[in-house]
Amino acid sequence: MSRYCTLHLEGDALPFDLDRTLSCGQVFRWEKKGHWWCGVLGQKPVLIRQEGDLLHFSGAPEEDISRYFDLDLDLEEILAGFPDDPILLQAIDSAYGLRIVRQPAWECTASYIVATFANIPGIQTRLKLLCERFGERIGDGHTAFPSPEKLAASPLCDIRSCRVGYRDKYLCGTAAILSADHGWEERIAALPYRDARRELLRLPGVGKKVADCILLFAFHRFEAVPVDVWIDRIMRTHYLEEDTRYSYDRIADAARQIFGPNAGYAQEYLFAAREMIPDMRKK
DNA sequence: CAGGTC
DNA sequence: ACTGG
Repeated sequence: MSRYCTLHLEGDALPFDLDRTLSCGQVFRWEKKGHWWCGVLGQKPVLIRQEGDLLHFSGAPEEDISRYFDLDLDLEEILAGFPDDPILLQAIDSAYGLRIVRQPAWECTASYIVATFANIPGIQTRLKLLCERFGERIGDGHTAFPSPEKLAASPLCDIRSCRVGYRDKYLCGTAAILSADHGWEERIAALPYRDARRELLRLPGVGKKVADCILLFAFHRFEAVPVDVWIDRIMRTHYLEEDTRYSYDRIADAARQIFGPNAGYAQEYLFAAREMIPDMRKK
């Protein structure tokens, strides 16, 4: 491991909370060992820890760290731009400093395909198995995320052996399409939100929720609002009508209407605080 | 029962 | 439908 560097957090880089950012369930491959978070950035193992407004790290240049954690984003302004409602304010307070990281697009896509209808520990196990089975060794016992080419060329039974169940064919199918489609990231990035989502929806295993996760977490389209069971419940309980069923887009549109153009960020804070937000059953 | 999709 | 915390 290379030498350690320290980044002094100031200006737009504040607020920033590394623990909340890496443990909120947006990324699945970081592991905390003692004070240090261990993960992979690009193709390199990285160690990182926060001490107040100091960010200590090794294994990657400062520019990569700053870009990954989106430290040039004026998060304070985004949070200040949200409406003044008690539920969201409580969520912001409890997860203050959480930043949406810039996930590599393929890793994000593959992760959320295998994440459907599963819980977070299960997702972590699956991704670890996939990385060990198909990822390139990059030293220190770390592996890079498996390339789409590698997964596209692997038998379904090998993929399924990583406990992904029926999602094996989605993962393999999407890997095949994307590995043959050089430039897909640039194309998605250049499209307006609706068109970008329509494009992603053509991938097997990618529905509206997964597509919105990809757009929010990899492409930083903050108008993308992934609506999972938790967000559905929170929106119906506190912002819509509890006993009514709403379509996916109806809830996402309501979120954009209520929270504005950065509704995706509001979604992430509500998700992070999901356990603390009152459930309708408890009322 | 868990951050849905076909 | 898989799968396991």
